[in-house]
Amino acid sequence: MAAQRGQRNGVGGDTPPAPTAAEVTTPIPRVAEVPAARERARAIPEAAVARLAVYLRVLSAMQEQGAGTVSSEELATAAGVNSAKLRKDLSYIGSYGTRGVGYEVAVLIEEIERILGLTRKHSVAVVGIGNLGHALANYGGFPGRGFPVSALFDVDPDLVGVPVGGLPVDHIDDISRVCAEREVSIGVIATPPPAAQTVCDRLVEAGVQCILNFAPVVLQVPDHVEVRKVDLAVELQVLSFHVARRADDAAATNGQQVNGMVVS
Amino acid sequence: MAAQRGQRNGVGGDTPPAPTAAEVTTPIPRVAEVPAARERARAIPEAAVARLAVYLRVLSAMQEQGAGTVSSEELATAAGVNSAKLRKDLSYIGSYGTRGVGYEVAVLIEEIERILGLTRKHSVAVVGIGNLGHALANYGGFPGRGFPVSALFDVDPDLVGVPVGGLPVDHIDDISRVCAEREVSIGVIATPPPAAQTVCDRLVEAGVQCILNFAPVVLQVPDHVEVRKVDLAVELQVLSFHVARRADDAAATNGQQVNGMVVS
DNA sequence: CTGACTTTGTGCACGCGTTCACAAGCGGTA
DNA sequence: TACCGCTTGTGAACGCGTGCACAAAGTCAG
Ligand SMILES: NC(=O)c1ccc[n+]([C@@H]2O[C@H](COP(=O)([O-])OP(=O)(O)OC[C@H]3O[C@@H](n4cnc5c(N)ncnc54)[C@H](O)[C@@H]3O)[C@@H](O)[C@H]2O)c1
Ligand SMILES: NC(=O)c1ccc[n+]([C@@H]2O[C@H](COP(=O)([O-])OP(=O)(O)OC[C@H]3O[C@@H](n4cnc5c(N)ncnc54)[C@H](O)[C@@H]3O)[C@@H](O)[C@H]2O)c1
Repeated sequence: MAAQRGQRNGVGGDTPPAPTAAEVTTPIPRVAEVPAARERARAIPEAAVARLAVYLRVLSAMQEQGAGTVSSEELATAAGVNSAKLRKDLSYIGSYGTRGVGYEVAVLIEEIERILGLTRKHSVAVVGIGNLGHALANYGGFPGRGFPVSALFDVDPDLVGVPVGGLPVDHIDDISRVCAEREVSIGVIATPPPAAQTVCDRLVEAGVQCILNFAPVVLQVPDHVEVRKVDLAVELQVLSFHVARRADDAAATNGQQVNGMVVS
Repeated sequence: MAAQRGQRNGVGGDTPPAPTAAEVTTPIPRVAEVPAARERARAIPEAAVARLAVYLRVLSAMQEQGAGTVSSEELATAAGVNSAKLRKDLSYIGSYGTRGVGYEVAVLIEEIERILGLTRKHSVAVVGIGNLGHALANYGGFPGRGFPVSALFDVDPDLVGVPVGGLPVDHIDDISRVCAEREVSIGVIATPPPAAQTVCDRLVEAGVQCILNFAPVVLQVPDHVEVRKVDLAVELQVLSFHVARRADDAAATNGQQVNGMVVS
């Protein structure tokens, strides 16, 4: 169990569980370890980064509608957050607003794109061209946003060579070569759960440092690889929890319950 | 703009931004408003709920492999969290472990399922049977986990009546009737962005109280409706941010940078 | 029955993220 | 130029979630 770590995704923060190896160097309470250099704007909370992406989308929509400036209040409402949080989020990337006026839409778009690293294109590889893989490959929303899908992989010989969304499927065994050739920086795993870890290892071996995982599996990756997961079953179960909570609440306020079980 | 609220999803907590109407009742600092009754086990953090769903999946896998008991350490490792967090999470739902031994897998599964409301089936309706809708409808993982997909809707007349994943597509105009008949409790939105809000409103009108949204749009819903969103573009952009951060770090430690721009 | 060992459950402290509240700053107006 | 109103940017407080560390509680060997 050399390098194992929880995925960064989902709700709530996920601070590094502990030093991966060399448990405790000295029993001194950890002070500021970073040498204060290279400490730039690195302190953006992950939650804020995710919201910046949302702001960016809203701003793009506003720009298409011809808006020149926005106030934090407007933008916040459109993005579904309160204005204080929005301003704090924007303050992480700098001061690009004009007091008494608001923000220039174009400027804000540019700065957020810069922070998110969207000035560079990020080639995406999809592994596992089944139900979900097909949907992803056919989806037009990624290339348009700077994430061209430039490689597809599957193990099924019937699929290899077949074009999906205009791009022919490569065999999984060629993953290293193809990823290198096409400078893939993000790998998307859409294989069945049992294959996910193997595919992940291959992606890492191929030099891919960012992975988006759709398989309901906890992936083990080295520290330098970033994993985010999308787990639809978890999403549904969280919703289910809220249904149950609601039902309980209703029962409790009506006094209609026996030993914790709702009586209909 | 009567009832508008941010989506509950993604990273970080999202406490109710403010009383929806009737801004301040009294200028007294809010004390414990809940009458202390119906205060049961309601205090489970959303982040913990999401993790419970993960534990449940891991436990199911363990049970299939014939495991009878697990320690918090084992389960935590398998789920990608540290054991303290896991025990804390489990403590929210009660004390079902045996000190010195661990947890009975079967008991834990049962209790988590009870808390998540999985003892009841939750019928799911998918709206928008395009690329993504097809994948969702064909996916076998939901029915097996207590989430039968029991209704499909689209506006395209060519699709209506066509069976997808063994279930014929209904017209969106029949949504209220069909949802009522089949007791749909969760709606999944997989339409193009412009249609999402309308579809959402129709789902709410049809009595659906939980919505999973794939369209990159901030939905406006009444307070009693729970929305979670899955935004793949945001996921990719967060990954992109980490790529950029990494590149910056590398450049900074090498001293290879000019005015904030990396020189290759 | 006793004692040693194992693992749970949790009180507490810390840190991060959210929210509040207001000074600072800018444009418009007289 | 001086004033006024509006909006940004942020210091500080608050609250929540995480992680630590240990007492409580159980098992098992002898
Ligand atoms: N389809 C959905 O809507 C949906 C929803 C939630 C989660 N998921 C998850 O997404 C993943 C994919 O789902 P799906 O419905 O597309 O499954 P699928 O069975 O339709 O497709 C899986 C594809 O992966 C390929 N594959 C298998 N092993 C491989 C390997 N080692 N290397 C490369 N390719 C390999 C298969 O040939 C197949 O084409 C699963 O883990 C599933 O649990 C899917
Ligand atoms: N396909 C993907 O991989 C992917 C990835 C990320 C996000 N998304 C998002 O998911 C959504 C669906 O994507 P897609 O690729 O499946 O799109 P799609 O165009 O393939 O399918 C959309 C479907 O919705 C139907 N529709 C349109 N208006 C409707 C209405 N008012 N009521 C009911 N149905 C209606 C259309 O007839 C079509 O069948 C989009 O919002 C997209 O941004 C998709």
